[in-house]
Amino acid sequence: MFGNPWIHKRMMQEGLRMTQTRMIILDVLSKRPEHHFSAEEIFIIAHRINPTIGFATVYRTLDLLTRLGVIQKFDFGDGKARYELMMGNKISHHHHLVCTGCGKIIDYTDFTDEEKELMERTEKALSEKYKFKIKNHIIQFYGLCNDCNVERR
Amino acid sequence: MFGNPWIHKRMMQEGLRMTQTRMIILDVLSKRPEHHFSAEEIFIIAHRINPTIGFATVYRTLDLLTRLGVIQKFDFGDGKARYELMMGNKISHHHHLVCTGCGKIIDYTDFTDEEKELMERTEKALSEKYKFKIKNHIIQFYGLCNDCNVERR
DNA sequence: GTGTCTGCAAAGTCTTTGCACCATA
DNA sequence: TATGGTGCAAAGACTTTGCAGACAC
Repeated sequence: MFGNPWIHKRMMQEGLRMTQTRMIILDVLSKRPEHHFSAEEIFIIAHRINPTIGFATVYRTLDLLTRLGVIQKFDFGDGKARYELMMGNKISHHHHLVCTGCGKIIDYTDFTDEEKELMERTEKALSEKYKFKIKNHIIQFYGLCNDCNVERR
Repeated sequence: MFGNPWIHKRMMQEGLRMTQTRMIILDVLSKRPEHHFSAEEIFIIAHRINPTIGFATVYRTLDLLTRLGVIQKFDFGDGKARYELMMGNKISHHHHLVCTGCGKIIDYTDFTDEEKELMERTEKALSEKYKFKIKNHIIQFYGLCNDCNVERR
């Protein structure tokens, strides 16, 4: 079971409670930190662990965890949101290649040093110029994977 | 009226037709190239120009133009898609600061030279490494704008 | 003239909300 | 035990689809 003390503490500070359901959902996410879970996938797995868990709670929990910065929400253009744990993840800072043909998503961590340096400078300057408190950023490349590029009509 | 010959030609090549409705929608988008139109906003304006235009056609047209690469579709996390013309736009290559408090979106074009250089190298290397044909990329920063940061509860 | 496009309405998909009951701190 | 959390079902928001008639090439 997922028992990260940092998250628990974080919730207490906010007057929130660490419930069974929330632990199960965190557990599901932490078992495959590299996966891009849809709400439905999380629901299915969590529901297998505890069949009383409902869809609404999954959405409410994902929303809460996103607000707390524990997970990050993504949109890859297929109409449903995706979620990834932000910690306990070996490839924590990474970005995505999204195939617009089949929806395949590839994580990449290449060039993160240069990117990190550029992004830090950019964040700092944008924060000052636009009086904006930046929390995080996403970079996504869209295109066609090898399979879809070959069988292109 | 929007009469870009490049787009017209592009459609002909694909066996598509440049209809009144499509021209009106392109016209709406080209009048405010810096705006992040929702489908509803486009529908309302287009409908004012020609009240026979329906919502379904707006969605179908936006989908078509996105596939052709004439417009780009964005998701800023508020549950509805946004669209921007990719050409005839003075600030064509730009990225977004998204306020997670109020949904405000700021375009920025700063650091595009360094970013462009890094992105080009990254695209090239990723294409080779992952056998991926990259079409475009997005960078989005999420955070709080000045107003939302001040009145933070 | 023929194959594409359109409007309308209906259906589909993902997500949120209301409310009574339950459980954590 | 006081507040926050949960499950269920229903509603809500955005987007897609089927079909008959209309239109561009």
